[in-house]
Amino acid sequence: MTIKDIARLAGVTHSTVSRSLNDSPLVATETKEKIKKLAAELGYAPNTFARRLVTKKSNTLGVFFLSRAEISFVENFGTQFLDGIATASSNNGYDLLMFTMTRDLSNQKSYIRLCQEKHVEGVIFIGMTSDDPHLQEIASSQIPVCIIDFELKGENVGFISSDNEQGVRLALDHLWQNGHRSIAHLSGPEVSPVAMIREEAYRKYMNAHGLEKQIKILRGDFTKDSGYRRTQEMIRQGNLPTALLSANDYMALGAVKALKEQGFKIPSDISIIGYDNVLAGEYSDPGLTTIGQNPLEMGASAVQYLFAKLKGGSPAPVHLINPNLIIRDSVRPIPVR
Amino acid sequence: MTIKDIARLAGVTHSTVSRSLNDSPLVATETKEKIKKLAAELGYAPNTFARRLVTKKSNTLGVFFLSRAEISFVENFGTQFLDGIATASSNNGYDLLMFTMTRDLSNQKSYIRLCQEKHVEGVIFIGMTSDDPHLQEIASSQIPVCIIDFELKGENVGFISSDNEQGVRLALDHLWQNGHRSIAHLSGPEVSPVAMIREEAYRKYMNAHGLEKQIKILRGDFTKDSGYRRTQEMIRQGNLPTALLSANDYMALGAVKALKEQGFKIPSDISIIGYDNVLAGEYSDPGLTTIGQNPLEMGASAVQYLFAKLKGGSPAPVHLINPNLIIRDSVRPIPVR
DNA sequence: CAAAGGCATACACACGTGTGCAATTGGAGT
DNA sequence: ACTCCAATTGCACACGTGTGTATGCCTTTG
Repeated sequence: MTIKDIARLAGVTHSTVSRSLNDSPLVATETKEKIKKLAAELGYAPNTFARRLVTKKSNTLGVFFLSRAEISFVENFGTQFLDGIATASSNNGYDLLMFTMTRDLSNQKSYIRLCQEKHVEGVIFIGMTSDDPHLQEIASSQIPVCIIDFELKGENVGFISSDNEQGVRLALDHLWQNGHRSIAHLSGPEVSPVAMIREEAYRKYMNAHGLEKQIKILRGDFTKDSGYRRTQEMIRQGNLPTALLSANDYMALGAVKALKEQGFKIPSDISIIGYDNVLAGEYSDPGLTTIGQNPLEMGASAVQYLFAKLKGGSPAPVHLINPNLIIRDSVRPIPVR
Repeated sequence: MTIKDIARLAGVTHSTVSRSLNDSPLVATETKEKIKKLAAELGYAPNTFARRLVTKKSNTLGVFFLSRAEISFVENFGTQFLDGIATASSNNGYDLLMFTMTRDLSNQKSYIRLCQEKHVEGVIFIGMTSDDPHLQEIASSQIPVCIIDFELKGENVGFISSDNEQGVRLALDHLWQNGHRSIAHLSGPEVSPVAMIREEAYRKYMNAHGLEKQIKILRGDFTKDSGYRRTQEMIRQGNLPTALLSANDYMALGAVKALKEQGFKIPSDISIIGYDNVLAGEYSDPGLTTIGQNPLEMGASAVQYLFAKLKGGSPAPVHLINPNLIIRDSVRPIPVR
């Protein structure tokens, strides 16, 4: 079923059919209607390959993603993020091509090359690591790129992230409103940009609320085990805070374990807030109050950025998505002195 | 950069170039070599659209997946599964097109229609629900289909699943070898095929080992809460088993909670094994011993099935993937009486 | 030495769609 | 009635690749 078949049945040439289906003003309204109706009846669908060959437009986006990374974002929200991307692009009539990256990055094909071969108009990266040799190359190319939670410079690259400063503010507001004034922060490693942003936001908030002297940083590395140990050390030193804000959920779960082992009850003895809204926090005991990122929305935003670029616009190079507070059972109100 | 450009530079026609690059025996070995070398130097890559237009072969697979389903498989292993699919298809030179399904299934486009329009040669479904009106239609079509963890009949449909019977056997062997004889089973809802397979495997194993009288089924519904309640009831009734095999990790975590609340220690008082190897089990306390499915391998198998079909073969319609036992800290050896 | 046969390459068309330009038609204006 | 213009449709070519068939050349053989 091609436009030529339709042309024959309608008694016109294929050019007229082509123009009709593309709503060209060059064809009479009545014949246009007739042909459209006929095409619909016949269940005609254009051959995308032929069309793309001549128009030189692929209407396709690409996603590179590395699932085997030890990156909590991909591990936990990968599917939701992909869902956000896929629905957004399909809503705009774009196809979505999926690529995976091999763990050993050196001998893999250049991204640019792959994009050119597959005729991808724009591309999204999830789960990138900084040791990737091909990343900078595509970042400085003409191809619009959107990257998630990973800083990358370039004329045509967009950066999507959760608004970490706001997330920390949400968490601390929640603690503040529940009467907490003595709040420690279980932070991530200094090499992690995300950890530093969250830590800085914590400092800022504490200063702004006259709690400079309460500032206390425990330096973890995002693993459950590091949360466990830093908390043990804090307990040993005595003078516990009334609340603990962790830079991610896994460290928070480690802290919970350490505290429970020493006979502390949560949240009656100490309140805890995590970050990320990982599934493990939902199923832990007590249910972990936490900050949720919105992976679906992040995915959709990434696609929006690319479309804006493709249309020749100049979208903001960084786009922060609002996180939200998820209240479970690990925070309890205390009377303000 | 097209074959015509290469042809001009090599002083031949584009036909010769085309045949050379496709290793046709019709062209002399030396000119073939010359042209291949030239193409490599120029960084030539064929235009896939032109090629597909004429060959009528798309070299593309499709994945439909529903991430917003309350299906633990997708939620937990979606990215790994997709990774398995994507790498397997890219290794075979196939592109992978991703589609998402909307939550409201009625007014969405028919799958067949979509496959035809996008020229997909074969398609994989993840996270299907039985109320999907378009599913049976594509199952009885000519398009090769592979579906995961969801029974579907059809001439051209393959079914990939973890080998649940073997998984249960692995778990029970582990308990048996650790001296456990009194083992209860926290099962899933009767409407779930997977739950019934696991329950049947449990019964079979117990009978085979002369433990008919120890058989005890707690009927849950795969939620943490149901595991919690059934376990509470069991505790109230007295005579606890020495071990509990849960049909999934979430119910196991519920059981852990109920037992801890009543002062039981795990694993010293009672051993617990979960199923699925969900992240929450890794981060729970104690770490949950469980049965892991192998999503990467499952994804690869799905692709293998489709390729076999596309080559005209008759691959087995059901393919069971070996699970594996993941030992953590929720099982403890007891002396055999 | 000439004819036959095989091998290597060129020629030409096809795939389905889009589009610039020519051709045709009809109507309006003088 | 003739001209001119606008509206509509047809013609022809292009996109890049693959392939059946014709052509030309060289080798072999009687």
